[in-house]
Amino acid sequence: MTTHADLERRPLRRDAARNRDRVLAAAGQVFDARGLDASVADIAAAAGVGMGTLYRHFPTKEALVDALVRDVLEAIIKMAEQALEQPGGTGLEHFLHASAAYQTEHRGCLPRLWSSDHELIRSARRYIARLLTEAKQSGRVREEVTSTDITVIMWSIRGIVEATHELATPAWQRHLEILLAGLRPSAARLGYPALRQRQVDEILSVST
Amino acid sequence: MTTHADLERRPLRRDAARNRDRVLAAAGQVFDARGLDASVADIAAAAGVGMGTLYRHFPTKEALVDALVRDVLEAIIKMAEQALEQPGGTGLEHFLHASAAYQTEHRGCLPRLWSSDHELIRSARRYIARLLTEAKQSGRVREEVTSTDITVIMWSIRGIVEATHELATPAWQRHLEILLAGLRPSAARLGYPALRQRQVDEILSVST
Amino acid sequence: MTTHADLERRPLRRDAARNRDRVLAAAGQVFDARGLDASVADIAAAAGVGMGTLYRHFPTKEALVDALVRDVLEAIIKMAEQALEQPGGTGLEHFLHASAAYQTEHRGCLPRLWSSDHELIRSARRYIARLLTEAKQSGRVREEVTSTDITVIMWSIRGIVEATHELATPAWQRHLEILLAGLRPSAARLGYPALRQRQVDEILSVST
Amino acid sequence: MTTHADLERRPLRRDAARNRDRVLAAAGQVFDARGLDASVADIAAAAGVGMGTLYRHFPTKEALVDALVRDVLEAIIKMAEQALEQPGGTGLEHFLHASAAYQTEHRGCLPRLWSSDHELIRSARRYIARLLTEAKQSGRVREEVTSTDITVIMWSIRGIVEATHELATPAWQRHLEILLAGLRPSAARLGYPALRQRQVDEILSVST
DNA sequence: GATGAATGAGATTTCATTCAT
DNA sequence: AATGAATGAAATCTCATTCAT
Repeated sequence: MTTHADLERRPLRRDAARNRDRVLAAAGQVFDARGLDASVADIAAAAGVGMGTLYRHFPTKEALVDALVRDVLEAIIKMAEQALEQPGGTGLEHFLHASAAYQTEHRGCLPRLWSSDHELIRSARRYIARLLTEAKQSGRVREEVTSTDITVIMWSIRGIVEATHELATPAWQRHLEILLAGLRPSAARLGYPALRQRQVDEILSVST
Repeated sequence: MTTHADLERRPLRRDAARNRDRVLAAAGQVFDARGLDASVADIAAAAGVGMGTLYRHFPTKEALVDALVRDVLEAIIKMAEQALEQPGGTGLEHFLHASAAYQTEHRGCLPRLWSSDHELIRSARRYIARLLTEAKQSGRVREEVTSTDITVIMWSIRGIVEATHELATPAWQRHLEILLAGLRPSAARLGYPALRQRQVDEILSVST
Repeated sequence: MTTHADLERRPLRRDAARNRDRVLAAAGQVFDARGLDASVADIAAAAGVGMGTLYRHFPTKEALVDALVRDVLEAIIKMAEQALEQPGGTGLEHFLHASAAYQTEHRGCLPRLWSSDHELIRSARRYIARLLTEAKQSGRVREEVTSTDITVIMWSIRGIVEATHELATPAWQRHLEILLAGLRPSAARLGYPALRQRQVDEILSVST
Repeated sequence: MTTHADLERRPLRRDAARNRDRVLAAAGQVFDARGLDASVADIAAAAGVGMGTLYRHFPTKEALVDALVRDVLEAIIKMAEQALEQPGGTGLEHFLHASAAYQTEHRGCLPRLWSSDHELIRSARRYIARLLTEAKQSGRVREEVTSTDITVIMWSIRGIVEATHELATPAWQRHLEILLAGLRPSAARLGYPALRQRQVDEILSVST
């Protein structure tokens, strides 16, 4: 019999799990192709399941998008983790490249990527702070750069990815190089202050 | 009956022109506040005109958005024009700041800003090319930078503006400083090639 | 031009008013025939209008039912008003018969009749109190009867109307006679206290 | 007690019977709390069984409601049976009170109480007829009252119970007193004829 | 020319019922 | 026999667009 405790986080039955994954994959593809305005019915059809199945797993269209966002964020966190193993303080650079590349593969949910799921974003932030510290210690990034500067860089990449997803040649690579050049130690100090972390939090908590 | 040819030529009656402007202003405000999903009816109400009037001036919701985009692009072109008068090759920098600032004021149509209206964009490009040339001649930007790099920069700014429009302190200012620092002459060459102009055109012609 | 003041309660255009009435009439018929679970689409079809038209007039299915309830309550109030003109303290009896008869003609919304629209119900109550006073003064109803007793009588009639609407012969007429006999002056006092007005209000304010 | 199970012939296994009872109890509670529109899934969850189990015992949501109605009717019959033991012809009055009280405890299925299950209702009628006869013989109820009058009274009580179930003080007690007063012997004869038994049967056979 | 009511095709979401595990 | 995931047909409601007034 089913005790109540089981209900909290029961592992999905195998077929149910397969359907959940199918729906998520279909949603990714459909959103990539037609944007977030694509209809839920189309996603269900693409996944080869009924509407009811989709809604059993994701009680809301929003929940479906959130799940995609969560997947992307988790992948990004994993990239940050792996980037920490890069030698010579190059982890940050590797991370920015890798996460931008990943976003081009999952651009469907980008419009919501930075406006939800605070928990994971906070988790990512800790890795980024460490990557930044190492980059500074290795002299690859100037001291005055803050981790909010990196956050803003990630926000900025979305615009490029969305504008250029049709191109074979990724446009963000060169752009990132310019940015990194701008982060290198330099005699010229930055004139404007960095965002304070609190301001970033504020933005994320007032998600659209 | 009004033939289509007439519309091209005949100037709008004064009250008609006023209505057109009202609708456009209302659309700007409503899209700024509630995003492009805001309903046409809300815009008509905000403008204080009937739906019929709105549709007389803009035969489609899309047409309305295009008109807003056009306004922004025209404003950007004007800024580029004025930036040419800046001394010492600083025009490009002034222009980027000014256009970013302007976008925060008109963020409603940003999602479509770079995916339509090729004509004006091409016009803007010519100014930007001249601004870039001057910046290079003054030694403020390194030689290898192309005008497609500037295009990409403008794309990138959208992400920041959309993520941070709620903040009093603009986040793009410092970001732009970092970018400009990255554009300055430097011993380290960029590794990735710039987008070719043809690639940019390709993107713009396949508007969403 | 339309000033804002006009918007408050602009009279409907003639065709719009006709459509509103059609929808209301169709809703009455459909609910009468198939109960409140009948679909809004069926009502729109029965009214010969599109869904959008229906929803322009009644932004919610609930609003549609409320409008029907309101109509019934207004009719009931009018009956109470007219009953005051009956001579010899018989107004209350006439009113109870008339309102029961009217309910059988509009049984579609009965399930919600006594669970909404407090304003009109309060208004009805004032007339009922006067009818009761007159009935007592004429010796047709015993002194200890309160107007909440009459309220409860009206609640009770719903069950009969709903159970017997298919019959040609109304069943509530004889039942009402028995009730009225029970209200006549008598040596035997009632043992249970009447509901207090506050309790009735409580019920109406916690509408389903 | 499950007389219904016998119909199939084979007695239910003990655990199956327990599940059936659980479902029925859960249905009662859920319908009481949220009305007949509550979902079958909620009932299954409240019962702690799967949907399949629920549907094994009750092939339809309707069948579930019917079973609840049947339980109530059986309880009412039992009350009638016991009321026959009351002295002095007071059985009818005791019965009406008791059955009204019981209905307030099981109001979930009231909307269907008098529109199904002819068999049990006919059985109840026989007891009621005897209660009525005794009441008349004791002079507590006037001769002209018929058992269909009592049926109508029971229908009428539903409206009160449904309107007042939130109140601590039951409202139907005083109402029943008024009704009983109306049934007492009196010089004034009733003007309208009672429903004929055939009419009542007609209603019950055309269940919604 | 202006108005805003009407349209009706979807969009999201729910739920009674079935069926694979 | 029991479970609960899957189904898919509604149901309610929205909104870009048209058209009668």
